[in-house]
Amino acid sequence: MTARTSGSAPAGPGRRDTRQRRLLRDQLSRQEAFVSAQQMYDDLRASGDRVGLATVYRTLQAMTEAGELDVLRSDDGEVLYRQCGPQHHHHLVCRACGVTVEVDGPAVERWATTAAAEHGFTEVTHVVELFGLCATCSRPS
Amino acid sequence: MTARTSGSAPAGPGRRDTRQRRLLRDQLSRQEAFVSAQQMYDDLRASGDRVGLATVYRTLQAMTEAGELDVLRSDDGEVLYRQCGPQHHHHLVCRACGVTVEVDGPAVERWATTAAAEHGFTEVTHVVELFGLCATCSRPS
DNA sequence: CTATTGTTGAGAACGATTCTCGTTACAAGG
DNA sequence: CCTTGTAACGAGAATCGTTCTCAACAATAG
Repeated sequence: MTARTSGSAPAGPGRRDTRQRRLLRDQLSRQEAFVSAQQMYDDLRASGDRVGLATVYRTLQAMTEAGELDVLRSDDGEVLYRQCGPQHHHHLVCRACGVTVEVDGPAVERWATTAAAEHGFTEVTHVVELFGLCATCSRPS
Repeated sequence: MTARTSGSAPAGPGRRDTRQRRLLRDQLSRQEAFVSAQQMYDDLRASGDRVGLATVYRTLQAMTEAGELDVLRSDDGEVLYRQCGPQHHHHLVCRACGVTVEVDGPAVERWATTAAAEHGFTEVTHVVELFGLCATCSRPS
């Protein structure tokens, strides 16, 4: 018998510091917009870094479960990820370039709770996202 | 040459009254909850009605474009449809049984418009959905 | 250094949705 | 009614994003 016997460090899954995870974390912290797993994969390959597609999916998923990323689903079904602040907030996303602004809306939170209660619903969560054209993309030519 | 010559009835695509379309329309009008194309397909087969899967997808899509259905995407990526009122509104959906209540929220609309404007965004649309447990599903045993 | 065990990655498997294309059947005209 | 043009169907193939499998690998404790 070795390790695992002396009950000191939990040492469970998801805590090893690997090259792949570093690459993904770095790239995410440089991103302004929401990006898909496929995009991250392509971008990494483009910059010469070799990471398996499965690893990209796995890592992104793990980070999401760990609360490090926010998730969004694009109209065509792709799952998009983005590194966000820890407090509860919503997103204002540019349809054209993807740039995202975090916005909060106390009014919305209150409305959601009230509306749900009025109909006898409990354990309510809400999805609120805004889409539009950012200042830059709004400008004509 | 026949038809199409005397410019009277537009008679374009999407207006033929077929058995399949009637079946789908009927089933949707009986539904309280959001349902997926696959579910509709299974339910139809279960009741002995034979309709192709592709037709279910096509019809549901067409009805959505015609503004007859509201669309929602489940957590696991399936697209869900539901016959809804024509005015703008949001949904309060039961996570357990799927029952849905239409709710409106003037406060939310205002907030969305304001928040977007503050950041210079234009042509803004929003997605606002509430999920929870309906009164029935909330009850213990 | 060595053993342990979380990680990785290539490719297969999946599941929802879309496409292809020969067949079917509305519905307007004769 | 019957003929026709063509919209609509439907079975199966093709896409596409995502997940699974499993043998090879590598971070890390002792």
